[in-house]
Amino acid sequence: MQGKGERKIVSSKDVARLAGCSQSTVSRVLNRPESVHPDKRERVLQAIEALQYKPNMAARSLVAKQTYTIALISGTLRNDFFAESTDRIVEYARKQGYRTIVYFESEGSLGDILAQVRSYKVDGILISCMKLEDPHYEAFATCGIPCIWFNRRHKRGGNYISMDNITAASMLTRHLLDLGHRSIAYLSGHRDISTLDERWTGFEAAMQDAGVPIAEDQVHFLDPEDSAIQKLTWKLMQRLTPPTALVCGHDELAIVCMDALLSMGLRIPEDVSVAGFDDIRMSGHQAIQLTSVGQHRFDMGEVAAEQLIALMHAEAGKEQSVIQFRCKPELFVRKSTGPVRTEQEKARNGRI
Amino acid sequence: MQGKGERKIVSSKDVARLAGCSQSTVSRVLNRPESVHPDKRERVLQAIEALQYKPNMAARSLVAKQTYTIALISGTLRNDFFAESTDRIVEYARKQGYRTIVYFESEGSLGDILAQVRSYKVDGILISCMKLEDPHYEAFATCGIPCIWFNRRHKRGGNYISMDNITAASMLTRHLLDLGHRSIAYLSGHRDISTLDERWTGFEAAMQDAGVPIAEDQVHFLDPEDSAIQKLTWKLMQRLTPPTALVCGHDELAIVCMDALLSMGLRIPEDVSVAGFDDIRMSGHQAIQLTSVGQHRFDMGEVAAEQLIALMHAEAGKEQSVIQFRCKPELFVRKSTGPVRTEQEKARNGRI
DNA sequence: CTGAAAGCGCTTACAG
DNA sequence: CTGAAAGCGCTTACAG
Repeated sequence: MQGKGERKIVSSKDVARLAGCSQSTVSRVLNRPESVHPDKRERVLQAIEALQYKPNMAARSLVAKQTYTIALISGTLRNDFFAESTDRIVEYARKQGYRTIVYFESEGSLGDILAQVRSYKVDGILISCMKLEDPHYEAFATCGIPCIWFNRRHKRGGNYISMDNITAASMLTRHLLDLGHRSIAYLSGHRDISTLDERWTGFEAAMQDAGVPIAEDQVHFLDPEDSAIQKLTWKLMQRLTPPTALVCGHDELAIVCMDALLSMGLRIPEDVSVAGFDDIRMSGHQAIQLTSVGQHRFDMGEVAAEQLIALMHAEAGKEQSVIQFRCKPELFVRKSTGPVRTEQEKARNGRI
Repeated sequence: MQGKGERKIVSSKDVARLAGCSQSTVSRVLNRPESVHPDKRERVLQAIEALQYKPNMAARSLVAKQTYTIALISGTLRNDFFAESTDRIVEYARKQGYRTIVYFESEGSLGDILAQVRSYKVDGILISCMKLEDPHYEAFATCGIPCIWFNRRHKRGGNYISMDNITAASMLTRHLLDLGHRSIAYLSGHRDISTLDERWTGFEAAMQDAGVPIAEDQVHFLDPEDSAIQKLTWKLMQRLTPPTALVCGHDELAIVCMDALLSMGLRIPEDVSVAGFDDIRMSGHQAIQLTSVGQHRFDMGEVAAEQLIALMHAEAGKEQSVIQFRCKPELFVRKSTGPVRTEQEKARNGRI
């Protein structure tokens, strides 16, 4: 009753029969065509075409060295940074003849993901979402599959590509200090992630360099959920002496924060300046105009994919060199940051 | 020199040896535990734990009926609608014990994707990006794997879940007409996609009902690329009699459009109203406030995943019933749309 | 309830 | 350059 649905899958045996050769030869035509006599090769190719034969990847992975598949383990798509990098990586890999299996960190522990990845025998792994001290680092590093960490580093190092987040944070903080801000609040996800840890470090250093004290109640590391961010923003801005600028650990968070500020009737940057990290696409939108520091025209994801593929090919040959890239950050000054206004200053001074 | 990297993968044979039973029994413990004697089952489970055994999925798919894997073939993540639905689907499927392999339409023709999906033997397929007349429809419909189309339909029907886009477009158009707009431009991606085709149909019908003519030069179906959208927006708004409102085929496009309008120095909605479809997350942002029609609190992707899993289970049993859902659209009126202003009206009337 | 055997579709030494 | 054979790790009738 199922009709065509029941049709048998064409196997390399069928191709061999039609081409009048052995299954081994069909396999060779697919994997090392130059090792097969041209005439025979041609006949096999014709049989493949005639039968619309597609090799069964599951069977192939069971036995082969190469799968032409890379695994991408990505942070949540709710952060546009990951949506953008996933998009770029999949596209880049495809052009190089690789397919990408995307896993999301929400899909379970990295341990489970590694188990899956191993059983499917991918050729390489790209990880954008490992925590600074994740215990699974070792398992990945020694699993025998080339791995590259990008965006977030692990404390053990390994092959990674990330932005120089310390410098990035210093640049951003410097920018706010130059605009006259002295009361700067800091909102971020937790520091168990290298990017956020480094950004905080850079912020702290820049403030210290400038001799500007950081009030403890201006600094918040929180679960990056919309409602928590909004509540915190309200709380901060309703103080008697609200901060004149907000540094957010990443743009996605900054944009939620802006939403909260606008809903309070505050103007950006007249009442408060806002700045973030990553320079996601939306930050450049005319209605958002978020000042941000990121690595423009140097997509980390794509670079990571490029390096991974190089590593996969090198693997065959000589010894490995460790790949460690630090992308230089670039500051994009937009309208969300502006000079401290006289009223703000006056209000503050009046109270001090 | 590779150390642990070279360690042999633990197989079910190893587990069997340790537990003192056959490989078949190990397999049964994994697949139909109730068919194994409790004592023996316990010993196998312990061996699995001790060896940290993880079944090899590639081998399993080669032979098994079930893979606990579903394939999602999604539109580009550059459209936030797809990022949101992918996120939800992966999460929902995971909770139901299924993993999701995500393919993006950019990864090649749907034919190639189907070949891959078939060779990995997924249990079900979710497709959000098929064109109205895509020739691969048949291949999917008859491949023997349960499929559900969501968001976009194929003209042949099949199992689908989509918004009632005709009604959605009528509601949106009605809203603009009620605000007094008579010169409404329509910007959309090409109509080879059911959602866009239906939205246009609904718009046309609502305009006709209201007796408002649609000027041909106000209607544009274009490649939804940022630069093309911007150029078109500029062209439209620089006319002697620019439209007073813009209907965009989807929110992502509308947001790019707003970017262009703002960069021209136009105010929304004072100078021009903008409206879209999908109600993506950003549309609700205070800085965007895009009036949109979508299916709130009724995530299509999640419903599709739910229906697919039900279908996969039903498959085993009796005959199939076709699944066809039309989600009711909801109109979210926000600040991007407002009444035609007197100056606009006057300007237009003066010229007529 | 359990095991031995066959087989899923492929690739890779091993002989020729 | 080519084929027969073994095997990747699993599951599923088939006997017991």
